[in-house]
Amino acid sequence: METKRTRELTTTSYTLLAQLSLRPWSTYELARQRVRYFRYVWPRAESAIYREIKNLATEGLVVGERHHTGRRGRTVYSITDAGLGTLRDWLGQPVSPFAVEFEGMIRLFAAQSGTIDQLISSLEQVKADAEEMLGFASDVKLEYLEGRGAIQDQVYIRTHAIDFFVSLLNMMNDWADRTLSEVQTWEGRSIGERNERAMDLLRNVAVPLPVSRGNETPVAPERQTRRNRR
Amino acid sequence: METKRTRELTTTSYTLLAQLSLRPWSTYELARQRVRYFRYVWPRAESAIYREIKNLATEGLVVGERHHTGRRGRTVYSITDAGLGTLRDWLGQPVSPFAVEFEGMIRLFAAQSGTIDQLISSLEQVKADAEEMLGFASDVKLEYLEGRGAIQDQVYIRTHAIDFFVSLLNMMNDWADRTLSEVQTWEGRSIGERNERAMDLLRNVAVPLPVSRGNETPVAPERQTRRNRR
DNA sequence: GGACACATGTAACGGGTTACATGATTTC
DNA sequence: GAAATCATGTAACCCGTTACATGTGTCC
Repeated sequence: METKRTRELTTTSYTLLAQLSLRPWSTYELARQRVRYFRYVWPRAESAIYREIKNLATEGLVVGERHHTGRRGRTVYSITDAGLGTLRDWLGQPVSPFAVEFEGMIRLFAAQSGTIDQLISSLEQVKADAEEMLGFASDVKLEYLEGRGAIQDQVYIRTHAIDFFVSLLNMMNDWADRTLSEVQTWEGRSIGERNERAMDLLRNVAVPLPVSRGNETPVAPERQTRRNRR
Repeated sequence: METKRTRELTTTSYTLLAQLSLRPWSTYELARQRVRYFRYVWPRAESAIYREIKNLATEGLVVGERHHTGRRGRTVYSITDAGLGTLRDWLGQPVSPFAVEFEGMIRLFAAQSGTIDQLISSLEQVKADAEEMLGFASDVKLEYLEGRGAIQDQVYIRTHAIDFFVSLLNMMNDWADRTLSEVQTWEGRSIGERNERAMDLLRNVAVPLPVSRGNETPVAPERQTRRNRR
């Protein structure tokens, strides 16, 4: 079967193949449920999904079955054998490193150009965001605990996703708390005083196993980093 | 002073203004040092920096002074008053929520289509990435502890950046360890057995203060989410 | 029977990416 | 004095974005 692959698939493509590997979905479901599964590990706009699924169909990795409700169309997609094969191949290839986009940290970096209150407010927003997301995580957790998860037979996998997510949010929250309580001492202290105190804090930042200091330690194994991040 | 602002600035623009608010840099330095400051909280390709700084110059937010070394040009940029004002304004505006891109999690999601060994390998790569980045964090930490940080007078700010970064990496590492040790028990267990065990684990995932369950709790304050994530 | 949310997309712009190119400086 | 590395960019494609458009149930 000559799959005339021309373009490289993106990670976004694979999220779709991954979803379709579980069962067929309509485009709308795909976009909706995507939020639950990937919003926080691979966030993308809905319209990107609508476009990408069409590309996958053109390439024969998925097939769409057309239905109608009155005059409005509706396509239900399933993964093909070729699609499943492509997905399997991908699972054996190098993983691109995780990445974070954290605007709050840029506010902190530029804090000297603004006021302390502005920084405090920024950090409080970070906390608020984390708490909101924790609410979502909590919903998903309950959903599965009560046996009404959208893919309940995958609890053994989803559990680790929820674990990750909750750990991330707790970490964020704790960091923001620590930082906030420091920032609140800034008022009335000179930069010099702040710096002196910071050196103490910095010494206590726990970096485990100083792997890279021994400098005859082997270099990290060479592998493709980051294939495509857009 | 009529700043004829036409386009909206992106967060990437503000990272440049933030850097330039500390002191003038040549384009190359800007791109190089950027790696140290923003690589892990706002990762962008170098060429984006080269282009963006020109845009900022056109808009009068920065000024470039042209130098020469032989026949090769070299531009040193400084922030203007207008630029500083723009940066200040931004510091008072809503922060866009943090976001994560974590391909490893997608491998996990699709694990059923692959082999257990593939999944284990993916998780080990996640750990390797985290450890490599920890090495970097450790370098930066030492740099500041020894007083040779590139912006040593900012320790009181950078300390919290390093704290964040190390916390993130430790969290990643711990999660990958927990998950790995579970995945290693999968072999020889049925999906049903895995699911049963997972329900126990899931129950133990610690979601603090169930804020969103009481459902008469106030809705999170309305504010612009995510202005621009590209 | 009008409003509103749900369902299903398309259009167009631009930021982000990879790939390439060329001049200086250091290394051996 | 050739090779590698540092320094300084440009070109072009394309993914991801925001904005818009239209059909369809359902609430009151």
